[in-house]
Amino acid sequence: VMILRSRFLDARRKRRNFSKQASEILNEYFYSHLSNPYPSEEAKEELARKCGITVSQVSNWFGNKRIRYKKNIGKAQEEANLYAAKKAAGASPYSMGAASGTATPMM
Amino acid sequence: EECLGPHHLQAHASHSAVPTYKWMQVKRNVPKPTAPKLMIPPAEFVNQGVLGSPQEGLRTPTGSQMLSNPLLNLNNTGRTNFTNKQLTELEKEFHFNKYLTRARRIEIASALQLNETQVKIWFQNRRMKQKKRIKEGLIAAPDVTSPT
DNA sequence: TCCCTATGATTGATCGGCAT
DNA sequence: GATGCCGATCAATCATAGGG
Repeated sequence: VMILRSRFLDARRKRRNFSKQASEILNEYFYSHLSNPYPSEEAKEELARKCGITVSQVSNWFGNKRIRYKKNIGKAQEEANLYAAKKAAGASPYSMGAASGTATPMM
Repeated sequence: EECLGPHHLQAHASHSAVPTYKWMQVKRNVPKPTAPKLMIPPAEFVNQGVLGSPQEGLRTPTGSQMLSNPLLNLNNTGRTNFTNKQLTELEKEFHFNKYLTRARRIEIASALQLNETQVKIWFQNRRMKQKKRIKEGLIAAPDVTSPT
């Protein structure tokens, strides 16, 4: 009881979900770079600014996203197609080509 | 960046879309699944004295099951669950020295019943954590005795 | 309110690269 | 050639937020 993990120093307990808009920006980047979803330090800073979060949070987000995507490619693919469609439809209220120019997904 | 490096996008393109890229197949050599069911030899073998017995308060995360190795407190995945005692001592040492000498590392490892590698890795991770915190301005103490 | 899934953060350990 | 450190990442887990 007394030794119960020093759970009183974990920032995890005060977690807050990112805004819907921030998640949208991150997902758009992720799926538009699905061949290599590893943003550079500069790209992370750019995303952090646009999302209003810290670079570390961006790193955490991508780390979690990559692992969870792998753990369930089936479901993740649906989301991938969703974003692919959005992109094709030009429905991108957020994402702007500022991070790495016109980010080229693949060859 | 971009897609120039060794990122052979050897996509498996199945039906609709969303191919499988290299990063999706990356597998890491995760530690041993379960601890090597080791017997419990001489009981009182766990006490070098310097820092007391490390396995005092087991940090059982989900309060799952116990350990099987008297020296390594591993969980099912093979990842070591450091005890609060061990973490406390490591933090104390870190506060004193950010880097360990071979000799000191051996002392710590022995006293806390950890491998030299585990102690080494802990310090490396701890230094990175420190750097990250400073970067985010959550702490101060750059402490570089050499002003402008 | 209870239950279950989604998700951000933490952390022991691994990977590639570089220095000694 | 071996060993330590760094920076990034992985992988499992924790603890809470959110939806039904």
